[in-house]
Amino acid sequence: MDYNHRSIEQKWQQFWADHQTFKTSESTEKPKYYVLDMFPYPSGAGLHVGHPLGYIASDIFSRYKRLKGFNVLHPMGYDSFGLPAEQYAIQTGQHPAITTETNINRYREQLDNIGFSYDWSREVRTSDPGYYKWTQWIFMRLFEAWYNKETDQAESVNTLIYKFENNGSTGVFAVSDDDVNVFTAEEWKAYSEEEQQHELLKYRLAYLRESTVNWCAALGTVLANDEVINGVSERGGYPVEQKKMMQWSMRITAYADRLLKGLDTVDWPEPLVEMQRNWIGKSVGASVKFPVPQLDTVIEVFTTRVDTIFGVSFIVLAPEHELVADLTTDEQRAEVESYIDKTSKKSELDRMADTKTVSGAFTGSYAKHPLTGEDVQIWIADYVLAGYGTGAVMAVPSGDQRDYLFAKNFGLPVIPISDSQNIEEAADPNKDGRYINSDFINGMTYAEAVPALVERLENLGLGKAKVNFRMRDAIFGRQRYWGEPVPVYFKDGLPYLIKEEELPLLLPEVDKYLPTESGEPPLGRAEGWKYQDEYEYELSTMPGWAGSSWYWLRYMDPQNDTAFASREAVDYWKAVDLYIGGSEHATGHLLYSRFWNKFLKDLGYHNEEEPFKKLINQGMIQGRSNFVYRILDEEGKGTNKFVSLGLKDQYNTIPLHVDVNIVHHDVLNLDGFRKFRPDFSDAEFILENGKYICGAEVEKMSKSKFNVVNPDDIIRQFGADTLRLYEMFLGPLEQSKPWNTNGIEGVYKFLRKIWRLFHDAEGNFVVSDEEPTKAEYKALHKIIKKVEEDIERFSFNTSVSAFMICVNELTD
RNA sequence: GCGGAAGUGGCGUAAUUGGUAGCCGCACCAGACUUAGGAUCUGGCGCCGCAAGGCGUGGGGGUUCGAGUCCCUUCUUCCGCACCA
Repeated sequence: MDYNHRSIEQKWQQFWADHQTFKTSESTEKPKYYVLDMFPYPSGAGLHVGHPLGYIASDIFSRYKRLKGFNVLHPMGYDSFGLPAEQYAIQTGQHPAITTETNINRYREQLDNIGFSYDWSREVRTSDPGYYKWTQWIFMRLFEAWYNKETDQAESVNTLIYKFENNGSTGVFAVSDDDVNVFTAEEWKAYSEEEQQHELLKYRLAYLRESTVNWCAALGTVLANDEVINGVSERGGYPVEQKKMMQWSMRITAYADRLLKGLDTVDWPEPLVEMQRNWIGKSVGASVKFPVPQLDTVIEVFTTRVDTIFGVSFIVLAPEHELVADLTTDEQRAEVESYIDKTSKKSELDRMADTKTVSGAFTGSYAKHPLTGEDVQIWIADYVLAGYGTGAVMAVPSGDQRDYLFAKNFGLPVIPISDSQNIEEAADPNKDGRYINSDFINGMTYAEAVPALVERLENLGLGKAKVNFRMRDAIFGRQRYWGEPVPVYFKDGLPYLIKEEELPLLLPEVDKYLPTESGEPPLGRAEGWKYQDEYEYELSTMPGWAGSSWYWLRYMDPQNDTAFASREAVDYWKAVDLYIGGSEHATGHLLYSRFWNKFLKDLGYHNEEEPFKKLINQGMIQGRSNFVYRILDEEGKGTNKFVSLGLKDQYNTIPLHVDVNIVHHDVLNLDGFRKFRPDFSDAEFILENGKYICGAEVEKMSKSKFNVVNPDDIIRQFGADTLRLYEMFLGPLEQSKPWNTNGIEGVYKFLRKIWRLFHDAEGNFVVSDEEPTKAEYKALHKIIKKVEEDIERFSFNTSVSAFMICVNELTD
């Protein structure tokens, strides 16, 4: 008898299931602790050995916290709406719900094998109507809310309507579209229902507006910016074009400041915090208007250096700027159009590679400098981005290097504006000196000049202090089937919410999962799907991140049918104490979740400003591919011979991926190879030292590279405890590293050694009642201290090593 | 270009506070046992050198009694952002 991982693990997993060992309740005197994993999308490929890395760490921590006397909430669920299931449905006609169910069952089986201590009675699935009822409910709250800047929080639109009815639009400080109307209370009351609703839409946190979207014709859907990579869709790599469309959006920009401030209060990895800061991209400056008399309009620019305004020698617009066509004079038209044409053909990659080339075109028109009244040339250039700020900049060649190069290249004036500037060779952006050539700010310092200028501009009505954010509102609609229906119908072209008691608005059946012939989303195919048999429902569905933006709250009270979670549950569990997941969600899920969390707090549904107190990014586990080297003949054709790694340079060879599961310590199992590739069943091998040595390379873990290692296989051979221990032993949790099954024996041997410490030769459990020796006590307490310290600082790898040393000492 | 992380034996790594660099594991080498095995146990294992000894944490410089750790500089790799006005 020896260490039998199979019977041990089966026994205890059964015991946990029978006794509901990990079921959690709120009725306890113990302090609470909430440990959360980022729930997976149940893909058809199942789990590979990289997926559970973070789950193992969080499971260890959960068990540790329970032993420390905490009431630990440690749940798991599935982010089960998503494109792959829909793609599969399009290809096979299989309903995505069925595929999803199958995949979830497979995931569950694999997760169970690993022996996690989840409270499965709290499982959630975002595609479950009982769950998405509340996703829709939150959407309704967002639709019915506006952001009041005075109170710095979201409020019901009723408070806004009240203001409109009593004082009109004066005194309303809201985060909203810039083109809101100005009206009195009387005017408001005189508005038609349609006009009122139209105006309110400009304030709602979930709102409809025409936006330029990333339209992917091949997928028949709109993609978020973060789902488009180098001009093609992240999934599938299909081309993506810019298209104007009525779209649901989320006014996340209302929360920009609070999202930024909150980052100082959370215990998150610094790189992640930095990424969110960059994404939000706050810059403090001023907006300045340059009048264009001949068009009776103004060009608005945003600048962080309003102090340099007297150094402005020209204005640059993005080629896509809406005024470009009107500004272009007939003489310049050909040049401008050809430049726009050239820009639009440039791929993002080209623009990246081309940061040094200066290019642009003069529109032929002039704007008036707001303070000097002088004429300023208006140019277009692709270094100005349509999507940032106003899509226009005031160019100050003496203070900005890109403007400097542009001016030198096109022979435009460079005006020094400070007595401390050196602009012989390059622009000098320093703020240290005193201003020159700058009218009424001459002689002032930077600190004196900025308020003086802002005041002057405000008095002229040509500028104001402004904070600009890089972050834009999030587009919320998707032209897809497999997502939450938006609980909205249309009457006279305006959106209205369905009644709360009509939730959930169930996803209707359709004959096909493709867009309709007229280009409507798949929901347009649902027969007789009309609100009160009369009004069109919204046909787009919610994006993937909708369901995942509040799921940690649902775990607190997952079966509740009258609220997303009961007040008691929410007040008890509060926020997630430890959240473990990948850093790829830095600017998606983690930002949207913080947004929804703050919103629900504003409406008084809970008291937590931040949802995730502490966060850890586990590293990604890459694959380690193995290669065999096929010898080529003189014509470069593959032969039937394969040469071992060390001898391959003597031949002309081509590397072929070989299944890592038939390679052991880089030595190829020849019989295994013949079975793996029956087409090479009569292959010949040139060996070194009697072995065929494979080459190895680190790549993404994927089926096509034959480097996928399935946890089930490892567990069958070595057991879940070995797998868990080995994943932790592999290196620091946060670090990315390739999976390499070589070395797992060391961990397995260690577990066997422990087992043998407490079992006799027949396999009977034997412990003695003898008083332990001093040395034994010392080893015991040393390891208790060490393991505790290591777990507290998430240094699991050193913890495993320490345990091995301890056991070595005891067996010596 | 900007921001971040990281470079330590053949490999994964350790060194928690500036204090014996390389713990633990893999691989490898030698030995024991032997029903010859991809089992188990014992010992060795940074590099050069027979040794004494010397060198050694990407390179160069510095602070310090003392540097893998701190500072400057430089190179490389990975991640994030993309001309941010």
